[in-house]
Amino acid sequence: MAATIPNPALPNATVARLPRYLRFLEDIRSRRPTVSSEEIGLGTGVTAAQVRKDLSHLGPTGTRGIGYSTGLLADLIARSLGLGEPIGVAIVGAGNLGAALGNYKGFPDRGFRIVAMYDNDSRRVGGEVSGLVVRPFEALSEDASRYVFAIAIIATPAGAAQAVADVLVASGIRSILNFAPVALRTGPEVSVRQVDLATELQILAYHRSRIPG
Amino acid sequence: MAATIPNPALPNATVARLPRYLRFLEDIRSRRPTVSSEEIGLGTGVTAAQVRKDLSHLGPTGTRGIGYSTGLLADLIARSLGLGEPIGVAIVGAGNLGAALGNYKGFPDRGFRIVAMYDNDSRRVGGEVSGLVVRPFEALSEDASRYVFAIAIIATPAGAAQAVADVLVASGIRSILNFAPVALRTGPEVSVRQVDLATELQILAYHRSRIPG
DNA sequence: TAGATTGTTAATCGATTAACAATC
DNA sequence: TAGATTGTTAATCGATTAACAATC
Repeated sequence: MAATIPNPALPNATVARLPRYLRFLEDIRSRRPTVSSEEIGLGTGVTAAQVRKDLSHLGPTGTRGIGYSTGLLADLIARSLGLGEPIGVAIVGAGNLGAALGNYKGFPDRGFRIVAMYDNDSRRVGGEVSGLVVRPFEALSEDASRYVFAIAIIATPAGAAQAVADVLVASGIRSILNFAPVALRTGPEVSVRQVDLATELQILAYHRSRIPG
Repeated sequence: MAATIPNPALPNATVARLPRYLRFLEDIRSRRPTVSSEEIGLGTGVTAAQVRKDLSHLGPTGTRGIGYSTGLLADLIARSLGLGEPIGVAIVGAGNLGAALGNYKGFPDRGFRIVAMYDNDSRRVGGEVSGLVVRPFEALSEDASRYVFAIAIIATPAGAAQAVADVLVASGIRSILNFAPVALRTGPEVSVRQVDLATELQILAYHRSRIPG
């Protein structure tokens, strides 16, 4: 086998947009054999120039005068994002939000499979969410070898999130999606994405407050 | 009354961080009369220089040698974000995600009040979520004057989101938080924030795929 | 005064945009 | 060939960082 040249890192802003392109491409895949950067832009809310610039980081992907092969491009983006076999995900916190995420229809189609749910509240442990029995959080560390999950979602109250993150990292998890509104402290080897729902509304509130009238 | 000078627009990146600072400040407010940019940075995962730069856009807010008054700064940020009276929010889509958002404990504390929920599915209409009766989506336009909501959350399947957005905009809503994984097309007078849960996981997948070993 | 910490400046960095030569 | 559309370049823009004078 030939020596593989490691792909250069993609710009962060590009990485953040590739999933959107991918979703759009999968959506139109069966209807459209090729698609132009302008159409991708229209479908994803990005300028055509931006789309081409982003895709140029993946190598030559289109054909001048024609556009991009929808299927080939979708596959290339999926590969670039590290999506292949479904990736196992554990959810910590089986309250309203955790349960909603466990039932979320958008994950399976897009490369993820919820394989375990955890909670500390004895009223929730043993309950069922989307076909999974909620397990006690203490079991997570040991489970991490049996249930294979590479990503964990924290859907606990803010006060519990850091302790949960510490256990996750100690259990070998290197990717965390955090819904608790606190900054997690983790080492540089851990990727953390933060989604703060109230923050999103507050950003909207700011723009609203600046509208004249 | 003196003529008011309109505040200059804040940089987008600053606006996105102010809610985090605000949350942290409210958290420590009762314990700490003053706080330094370094402590704010530690508590929110931002560098101290970045914190100072962000706060400098709000005017002179601290005292050299001392730091910032926790309470005054929190109040100033809240005001800068346009948070005063609780802001009414309507949720469209009363499925798992919509219901979880309706029950989300993090909204009331941070300036928002869910005032109405809508769905198109007759099995959900009439049901109750967090003390609110789910109303038919057709009623929204007329409701918009009675129930006062300035922000709408779209928690419908992707296929319905654009039509929902169109009705919202026609009803006078200018701020939309969209959980459906599609780019909404709206005029420039409408602020849209997009939260795509599967996208977040895909970004984590990318970083994970680049870790050696 | 000495120590602490802000507010601001200048330098750097990364992202976006616009234009267009290359080429299907 | 003419028209379409990519891939790339250079210019611009906005955000971050580091350093430090101001000042409590």
